[in-house]
Amino acid sequence: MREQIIGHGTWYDKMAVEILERERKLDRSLDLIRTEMGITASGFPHVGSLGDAARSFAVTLALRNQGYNSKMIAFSDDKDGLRKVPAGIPPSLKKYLGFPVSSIPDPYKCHESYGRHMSSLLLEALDKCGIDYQFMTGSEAYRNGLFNKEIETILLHAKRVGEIIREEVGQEKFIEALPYFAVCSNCGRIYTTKVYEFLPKENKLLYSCEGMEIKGQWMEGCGHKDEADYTKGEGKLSWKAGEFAARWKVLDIRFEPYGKDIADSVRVNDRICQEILAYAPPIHAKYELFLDISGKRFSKSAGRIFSPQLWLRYGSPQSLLLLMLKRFVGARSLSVTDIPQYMNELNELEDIHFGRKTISDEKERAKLSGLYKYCWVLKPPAKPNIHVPYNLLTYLAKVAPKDSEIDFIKEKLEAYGYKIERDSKDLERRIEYALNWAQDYPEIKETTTRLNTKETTALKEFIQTLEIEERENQLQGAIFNIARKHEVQPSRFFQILYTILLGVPQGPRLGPYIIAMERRNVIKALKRAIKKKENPPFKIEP
RNA sequence: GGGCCCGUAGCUCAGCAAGGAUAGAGCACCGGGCUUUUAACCCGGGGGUCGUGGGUUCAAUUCCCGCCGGGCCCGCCA
Repeated sequence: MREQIIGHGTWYDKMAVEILERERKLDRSLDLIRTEMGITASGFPHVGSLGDAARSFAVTLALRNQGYNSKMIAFSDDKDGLRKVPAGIPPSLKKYLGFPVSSIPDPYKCHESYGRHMSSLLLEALDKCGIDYQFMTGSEAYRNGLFNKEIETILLHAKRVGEIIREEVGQEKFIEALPYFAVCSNCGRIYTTKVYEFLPKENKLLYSCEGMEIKGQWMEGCGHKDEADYTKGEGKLSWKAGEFAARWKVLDIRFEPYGKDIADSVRVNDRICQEILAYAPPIHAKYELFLDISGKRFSKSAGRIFSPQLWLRYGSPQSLLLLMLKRFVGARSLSVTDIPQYMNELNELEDIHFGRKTISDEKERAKLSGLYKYCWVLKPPAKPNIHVPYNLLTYLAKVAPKDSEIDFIKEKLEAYGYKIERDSKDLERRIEYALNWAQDYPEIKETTTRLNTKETTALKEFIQTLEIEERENQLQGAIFNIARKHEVQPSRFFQILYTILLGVPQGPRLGPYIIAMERRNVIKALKRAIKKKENPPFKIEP
């Protein structure tokens, strides 16, 4: 009854088998099995954008693992028009609304176009994760005439395409309209044009730049009338009405995952692909979108971008892949504060992979070990790394004295009994993540450090002690004595000191810490706190 | 109007897509250890009708159907 474990025991291995079975049934060549992922080039990539790549690539890896040649194509939709200037981009870009993002200059001036800038942000993250891909762009593909035949077929069967769309999603528009957007030769916009006639013998489309409503806003056209040659990339297919289908056929794509927001378009394109282009569309896998912590969909333009880069500031590439690969179904709420959890979970998977932690069910063990391997793009390290809980590292990072953070943390870890390798690059990277975390997320819960008279007096006396006492143990003892002398609970007094010095009500043993911080710095901080005692001295963020 | 997701410990969630043993974790709580207090760390403990009603099965948190509650996506473009 129990089947054999397939590949590494994960969903991706099973998907690979399904693909192979289907392709055999379709009698197609298995020499090269392509998967695809799409890159949005019209805005900043969000962590979720990486999910498409991670999942598609995991299937590619699974196929390779089963002995087949497989490649992933990363296709940038840079022929799409700019619909909205994202937050964080100079508003001067407004003049390019409606332009293909590949023909808008890069506002950061480091790439050949706005679209290339955006897509490169995602590619950079893919590279860090060890994902390999073949990069293609819509603008080049159209310019090189890659889709010529398919554009023609779709336009010749535009009526049928329109009917499919109506049947699938109830939209009537394409019964009349041709599914092609021409770039206006006068004003440069792509969404303002309406194609009203197709001249197949000349490979041309006649259009007029009339304007269009995008996201509730009317985008005015320039009124220009002209003809567009679709073999020269003077426009593009409508995404929904066959662009995917054309791509799948031309690039011979066998697998492509998609987010549920484009589910309708994928369904329509599957039919166009099969019925109009006579090509069996790729197998799909639908995944849910990430939600932000409030339960709303992450918005790419709302200015609260949770980018892959942000994740990689606090967590390893492997932890990012874990986020993407551990579960395929289900919407997940996501917040930066989840990163430590994924870092810890990766430690646990590593323990399972290296047999340090036993899992009784072999299938389960294989699956978790497999997940670990996929997080390492099937190139896992030869031996496990040191596992320090992330929260311990952030705690140490928070209290580490400036300029000697890494040494301080290593010393503390040794004192806590961790057998660390002093020159471990992996450990240093983990410490870097934690330091970034500690710097950006102070987790200040205590805002009321308002001091009463007794507490202020005690604090002043402690400052005097600090000026003369340089032995850590004596300082430690002095805290108690001074607190009791002024009828302040020692625990309360410690709390005050921690809040002032660290922003949190607890911390490391104070005596040694004060010495490490240098007494004069501590004195300054305490004096400032006394001055500011009327107001809560610490902000709450974030 | 069409489609999807979620509901598991006080809280946040994992486990479900290859059904299988006493259902797990973190936080919180209680007790202990270590530390010249706090914190951290370690050990132990309590705590769950797996939303609900059916079905399939030797076996359901897991698969199927209904219902209740919360939320999302699509219905213009992409």
